[in-house]
Amino acid sequence: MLRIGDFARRGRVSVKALHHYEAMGLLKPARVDPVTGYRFYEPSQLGVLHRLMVLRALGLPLEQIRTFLEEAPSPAVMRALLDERKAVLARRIDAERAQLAAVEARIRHLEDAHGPEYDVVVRDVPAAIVASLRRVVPDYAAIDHLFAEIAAALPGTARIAGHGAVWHHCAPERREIDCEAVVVLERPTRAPRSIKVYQLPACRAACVVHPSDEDAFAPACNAARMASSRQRFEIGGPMRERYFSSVGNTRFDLTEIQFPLQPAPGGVS
Amino acid sequence: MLRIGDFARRGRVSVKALHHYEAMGLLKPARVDPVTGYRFYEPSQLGVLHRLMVLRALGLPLEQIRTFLEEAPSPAVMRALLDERKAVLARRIDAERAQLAAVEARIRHLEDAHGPEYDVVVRDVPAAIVASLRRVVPDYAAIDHLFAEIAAALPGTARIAGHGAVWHHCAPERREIDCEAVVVLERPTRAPRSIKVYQLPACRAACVVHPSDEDAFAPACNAARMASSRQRFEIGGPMRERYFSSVGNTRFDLTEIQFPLQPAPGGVS
DNA sequence: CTTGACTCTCCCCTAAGGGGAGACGCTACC
DNA sequence: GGTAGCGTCTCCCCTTAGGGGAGAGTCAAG
Repeated sequence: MLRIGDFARRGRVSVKALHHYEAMGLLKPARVDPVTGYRFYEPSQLGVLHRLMVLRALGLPLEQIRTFLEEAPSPAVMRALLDERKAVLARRIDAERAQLAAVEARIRHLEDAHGPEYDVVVRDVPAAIVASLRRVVPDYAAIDHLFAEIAAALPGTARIAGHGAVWHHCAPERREIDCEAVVVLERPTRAPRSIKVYQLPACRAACVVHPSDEDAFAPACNAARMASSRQRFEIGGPMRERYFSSVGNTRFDLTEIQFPLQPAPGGVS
Repeated sequence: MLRIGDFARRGRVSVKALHHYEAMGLLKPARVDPVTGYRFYEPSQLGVLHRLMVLRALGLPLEQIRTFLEEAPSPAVMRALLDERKAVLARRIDAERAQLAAVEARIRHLEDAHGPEYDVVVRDVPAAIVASLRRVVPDYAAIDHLFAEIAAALPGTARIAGHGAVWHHCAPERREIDCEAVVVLERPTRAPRSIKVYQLPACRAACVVHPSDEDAFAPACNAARMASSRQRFEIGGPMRERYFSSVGNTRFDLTEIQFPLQPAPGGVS
């Protein structure tokens, strides 16, 4: 029989956390003194705490962990939960990596009087649920109308995680730009027929972030192309963009360009 | 003069968010009708909203963004804030990547009746503030006492972000294991002389996660060594471990092994 | 005048606990 | 027996960036 402080020290966890786990029904003390309210734990309960900590270290929410602890779920259920957790983590890492690239681009932008360099990074862009609208428009500024249309069509309950675009075919001189505005959603949502909600597939891509002015676009593009050919990749799909911030006309302040890649035979794993 | 809904649509932001920004003093409406309380915005305020969204897209907290908006900070201050943000992001990405590896290891563990494979991934492990205790101990189980000593010595205000170890020299047959137990801290803290608080340097490392039983350790180690030599890296420092969950004796359930690397001349960037 | 869309303020909610206040319990020491 | 110093109890508020909703008032069109 251990008092809560000793139990917490042995389990390398805080007393507050134990209180919290009890309140959530995850780990009840073996005995509670009815007079003083003191909690007492059996050393054997360290095992339960152990499993709890393992699952928490995977980032699972406590609500789910409770189902793991009270009734051992079937491997299939467990597998499903872990797969979902994996997908969430992959998306979050991708978003944070892009954000990191944006911060770095900002830092370079801050101290470059002498012309920017672009950091091209090859990474796996995970799949994403998007609401999209594809159309052939006469000029680049027109993509803003597509965003406006999507925004007007989405229900108020839609959770928007970001904005981007897929450039299918660009012939600005002929005023034919086949582009697709995509609004990244946190989860699927209903939308009118005009808006296509689907899963934009994952891909490996050469990514580079640049400040969104016209002068920066071309060199950033070239940098990405050169870097991917240097690493013996081949471009395997239409260019995508991801916009950081999304207000004003088309004046997004930071843009990430993504060139989907097909690994060449000699590619590095 | 736009009503809040129109302003929100143009800025691709929710009405609730605009309310929130006003409450935090970030973006006040140009005029508020004293009778009805209706907010009215000038189209020119889209520029301010724009800057706000850009900074928010970098993940900066709104409190900091306020200082950016009301008095344009010196480039040095801005640089410092961005550098800090970059460091935080790098640490978080690293932690989540390790967590992802742990989830994947779990999934493999779940469905492998036929012997595990190990995914070795080379990545940059960022620097971390740690409280450490290094000692030559006679057996592996003794590292647990080191953790207990650190836990007893740290003040209650210390924020613990994880547990790990650095294995400086292992000669178990001579009962001489030179190991260092490290408790990763979210921020520096005071500690008695016996505990060393310092910054464990960043490194590029070959990382692999395995279920923490004795059988899994050796093959995981070998997989990491082989993968790093295959990619023409050389091991450049003592092996580190990171423990997921940390209760019980030395029975941690998932462990990540990290071999610090020195890039060989032919290494891939 | 009515209807529907818009807007207001106010309140509660998020995940996993941290921090603290005020009161009480336990043990050691004088 | 008294008391000093911890340890523990419950209760309440706090963290991010807003989301959801209730109930009431406002605006423009038919």
